[in-house]
Amino acid sequence: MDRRQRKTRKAIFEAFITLLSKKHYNNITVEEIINLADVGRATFYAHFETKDFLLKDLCTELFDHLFHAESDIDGNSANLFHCNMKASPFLHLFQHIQENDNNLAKLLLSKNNELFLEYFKTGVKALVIEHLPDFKEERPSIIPEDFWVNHITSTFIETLRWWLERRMDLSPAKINEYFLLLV
Amino acid sequence: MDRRQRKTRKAIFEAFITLLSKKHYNNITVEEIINLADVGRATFYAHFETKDFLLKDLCTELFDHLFHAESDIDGNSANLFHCNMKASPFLHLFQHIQENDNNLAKLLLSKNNELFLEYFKTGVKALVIEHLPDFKEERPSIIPEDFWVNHITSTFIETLRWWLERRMDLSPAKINEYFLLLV
DNA sequence: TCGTTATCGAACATATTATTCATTAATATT
DNA sequence: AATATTAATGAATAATATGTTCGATAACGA
Repeated sequence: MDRRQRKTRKAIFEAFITLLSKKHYNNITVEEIINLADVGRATFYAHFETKDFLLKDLCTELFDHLFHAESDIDGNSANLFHCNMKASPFLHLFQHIQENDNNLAKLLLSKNNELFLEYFKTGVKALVIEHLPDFKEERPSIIPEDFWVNHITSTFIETLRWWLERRMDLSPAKINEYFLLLV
Repeated sequence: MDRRQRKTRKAIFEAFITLLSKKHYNNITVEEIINLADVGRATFYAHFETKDFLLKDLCTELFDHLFHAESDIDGNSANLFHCNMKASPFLHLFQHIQENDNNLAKLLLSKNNELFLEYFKTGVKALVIEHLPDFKEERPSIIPEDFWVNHITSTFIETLRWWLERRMDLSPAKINEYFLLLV
């Protein structure tokens, strides 16, 4: 990809994130975005069909990075699904968000959090399904499996949200403990 | 209130609900609403300042009705907070939604469900706090109280959502049992 | 019946979105 | 370093949506 494209794309994303952390998605105009990003109107529309597509692309970028992040330590293409910490992929998520992902934390805390939690949920759900055997002892036998998956997923999301609202004042280990206690 | 006002207000709400069950809030125009409701543009703005206020008023109407509903049987002003079924206000909610509230079920199932779940959550949370002592045995002692309240509330919401997605094919008693099993 | 009030409808101002195109500048390739 | 390619610019423009105004008309309550 052309460096100019990378630059404008990045500038637009950053402007968009800044605005999203301050005001509601519906009240953000393309005018504001291009002013803050300092790019021409035509340039914006060369990159993104509409504001909705911009949001979609931003989500893809954020969550691809989160769920398919390369390991920082070694060169292995280890992601959250196949990381060393088999037993606690959720702890890994808490840690990652606290340490590396200011943007994600900011957006998940903003007025627009529903927008991102929806996308986020898809990734978490896959993670839950992957690690379902770990929870089999806690699962009451009458409960249908998809209901159970949904419960664990949304309990994780709500735990994360609560943690973020408290400015992450508990350690990732502690909040992960709380989460595991609930399910 | 003037009968004409009641009529247009109702017409607008109904048109709005119909549109909300078909497409996303952001993509609904005032033009569409007034065409479907068959009222003049000026009339719409005489009733609602903006589309956002229309949404807010609709939510108030829906949830006031749900959480402060008069008892159908006798003349007492019993609502969900002070109903006979002290032990199972959540069962009452499941029943009410299945039997009386097609609109609410429709909206909580639509693409716009986040919009309504947010409002809904406020009411459910109050209900949870009211009945917190009922859950005190299940609560792990380390867990902070507000975290616990949030957990029960969102577990209820997610249970309801899952039930609605399954077209409410389980009885209110059964789904209430599932819910109680989770917390 | 009569005074009041809501609705109508069409026009209007404003704001926002999305497109177009000729010009300029940055980039990759050789 | 020269060249062909591609992206960004900015200003103009069409299209769409929002919100307001006002005189005329019809429905309402008392």
